Amino acid sequence: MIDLKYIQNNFDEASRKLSKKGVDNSILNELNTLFQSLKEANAAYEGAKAEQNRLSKLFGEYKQKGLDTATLKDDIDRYKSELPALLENARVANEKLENLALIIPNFPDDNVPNGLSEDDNVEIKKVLTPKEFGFEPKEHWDLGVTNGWIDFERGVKLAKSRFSVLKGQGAKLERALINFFLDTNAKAGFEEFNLPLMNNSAMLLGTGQLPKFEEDLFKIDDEDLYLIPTAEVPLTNLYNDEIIDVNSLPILMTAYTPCFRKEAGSAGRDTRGMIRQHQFDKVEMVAITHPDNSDKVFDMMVENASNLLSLLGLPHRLVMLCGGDLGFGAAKTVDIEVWLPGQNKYREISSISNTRDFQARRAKIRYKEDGKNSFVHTLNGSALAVGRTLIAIMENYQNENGEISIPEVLKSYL
RNA sequence: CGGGAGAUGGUAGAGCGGUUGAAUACACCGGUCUUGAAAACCGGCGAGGGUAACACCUCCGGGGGUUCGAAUCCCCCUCUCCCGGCCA
Repeated sequence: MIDLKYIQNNFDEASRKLSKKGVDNSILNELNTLFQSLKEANAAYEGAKAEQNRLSKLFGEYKQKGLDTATLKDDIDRYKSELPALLENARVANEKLENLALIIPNFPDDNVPNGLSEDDNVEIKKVLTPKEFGFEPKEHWDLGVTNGWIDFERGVKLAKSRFSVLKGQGAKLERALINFFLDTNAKAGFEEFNLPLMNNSAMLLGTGQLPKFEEDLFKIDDEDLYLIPTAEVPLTNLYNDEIIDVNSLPILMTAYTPCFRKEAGSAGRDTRGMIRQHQFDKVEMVAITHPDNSDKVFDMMVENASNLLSLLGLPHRLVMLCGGDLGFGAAKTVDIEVWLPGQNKYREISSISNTRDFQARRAKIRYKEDGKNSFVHTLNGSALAVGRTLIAIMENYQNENGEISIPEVLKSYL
C-alpha cells in the first residue's frame, strides 16, 4: 500500500512517479478526496463519541453521590442516537478509501527507466558467453522426450494442460538443483525454511496478490486458503503484523516450494514445453531489512542469483525492468535471463525486487528503533526457478547425439 | 469428526460491570555503581488513528447484543490446547 499522507503532501511528485507505471493521476485525485472525507467522517464520529464517554463517566459519579440522573440520561441518549449513523459514515468512507488504495501499485524508484513494455527494459550486463554449437541445438521439449526426462502427455492426463511429469534423471536433476540452490543460498547467509503451501487471504493481501490478482490464484473450496503462487508469500508474511527488533535486521530467508499459478493472462504464450506451467518448483530468497540497507541487500541478492547460474556454467544477462514492465508491488526489479540456445534467446529465470515499504505497510511489518516503530523494507527474488534451470541445462549442455552432459557442480548431488 | 478447556501487552500471567489501556514477574531500553561486566538500586516501556504539540478516538481472537458505562454479562464464528476416533 502506498503512503496516503505522502500523496497528500507531495501530490505532483506522487503523480509523476505513478505515471511511470501507467497510472492516471485522476485516480490520485479520487484517493485524496476519499482520504479527506474519511478524516471528516472520523472527526464527526469521534467528537460525538467523546462527549458520550464524558457524560457516562459523569453518570457513574452521580450514581455514587446519589444525585438525580434523569436529565443527564436524556443528554446521553441524545448523543447516543446520533452515533450509529456517524459510525456508518466513517465505515463507508474507510471502505471506499481502502478499496481504492489497495489496488494502486507501488511507486517506482526514480532511477527506474521509462518505458511501457519489456522492449524498454535496459540490459545491465551479460555474464558468460553462449557457446557455439557445431550443430543445430534442439529445444528442451525435444530433448526432454528423447532422453526420457519429461512426460508431457501424462502430466496433462493427470491434471490438465500446463502440467507435466519429470522422471528418471530429469526428476533427479530437479531435486539436485533444489539442494544445490538451498545450500548455496545458505552460504550467502539465507536461513532455510519449509512452509505451508496454502496461505490465507490476509497473507495474500499483505504481499499484494489480493485483492487485485485473485484470478491468477488457485483457491481451495470452502476454505479461506489459496495455493501459494510463490514462496515470497509465506516467507514475507512470517513477520505479518509483527514488530521486529532493529538489531535482528536484516532477516535473510530462503525456501524451496512448488508454486501454483492459473496463468490467467497468458493464454497462448509458451504453451509448448515446460516454460510456463500451473505448478513449478522455485527456490526463493526473501529479505526484511532496515530502509537504509535495502539497496545493499538488493545488490547482494542479484549477485547471489547470478552466481548460481555462473556456477552452473549457464550464460545469462541482467536486465533492469522499465516502469511499465514493473510488477504491482515492486519499486525496482532486476530480471535475470538465461540463454536458451534451442530458442536462440534469453528467457527469464529469476526476478529480484525491492518493494521498499509497500508490502510492509500492507502486512504491518515494522521494526522498533529507539522506541519508535517504522516500516521495514521487504525484498524478494528467485534463486532460482528450478524447472527453467533444468531447461537451460538441457539446452546448453546438449551434445550432437542428443544426450545431455551434467554440470560439474551438480555431480556431487546426483 | 466426537468430548473438555481456553484465547489479555515481547513472553508469562492477574483482572470478571465504572475513573483499568490494563496488577505483577520476566524480557527490553536509559541511569547510578564498576577499570569493564554481572549483581543491586532508580527510571522508562503495548498498538493504530488524530494533533504543531496536547486533547480526543479505537483495540484485551473476530462479529453481533445487553447497559448511561464491557476485557469483564449474553449469542454466533474462528483459532489454540488436552482426551478419543480416523490417518500420513
